[in-house]
Amino acid sequence: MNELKEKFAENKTLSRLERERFIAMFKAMGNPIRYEMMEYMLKFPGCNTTNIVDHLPIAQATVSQHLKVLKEAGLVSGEFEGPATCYCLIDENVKWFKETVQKIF
Amino acid sequence: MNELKEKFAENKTLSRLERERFIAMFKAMGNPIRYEMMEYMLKFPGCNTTNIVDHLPIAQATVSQHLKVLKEAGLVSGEFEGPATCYCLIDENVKWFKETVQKIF
DNA sequence: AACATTTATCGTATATTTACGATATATAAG
DNA sequence: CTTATATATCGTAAATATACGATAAATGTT
Repeated sequence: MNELKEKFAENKTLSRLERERFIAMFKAMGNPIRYEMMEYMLKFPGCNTTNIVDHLPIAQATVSQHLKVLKEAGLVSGEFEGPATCYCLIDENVKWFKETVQKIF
Repeated sequence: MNELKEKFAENKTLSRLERERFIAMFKAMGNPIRYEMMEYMLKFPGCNTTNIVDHLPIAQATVSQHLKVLKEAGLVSGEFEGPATCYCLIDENVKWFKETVQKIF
């Protein structure tokens, strides 16, 4: 591996957009309800909103709002599956987050 | 290896307090100013409040408030060093956070 | 002891987040 | 086409976070 490639490999800096996304991910997961949602989706990939609502002590409207935050942070995807919306972690982005945590700190 | 031992070995569960601290760390780092502070302390371990104030576009009172959040999350320590307070990341806890991120997701 | 420097805390204004019920939207079933 | 089910969005109230200036507290210096 040449020097440039090495430097690239150990690159500890993020672009402005990457940095913003990274911080948004921290913020999204820094709420107990949303953290619980992440755990739930990890455990039950493809669960729908009703499943999540049933699992949490808050109203459906609030769940939907929290899901939006997780989606906007790029952590979660929601896809129409029949009448319901099926939610999953976006593995690629969770992986990026994990790698970036290791890289930065 | 029986099921219980397996579960223990790959232990993915946190105690209530660990979980709360984990979420508090996410929340603490999920703010652009505090994220910047973390980066700064990583780069300049042992910097004092004045250094941090000079580096940021916000008032000293606000910096102090943000430092308190980082301290309460267990990410940062402040120790009297002569007339100033010297701030550092708490390496042990940052390490725990990194390990826990890998473990949980 | 008086003063200067550094940091924390108080009081407060404003912004953002969180939560809810009501309602809109979108799809599936009858 | 109407109805039932699932989800998102709107409006809004309450809680929390963010920011500041003023001031207190703590330490080093003269």
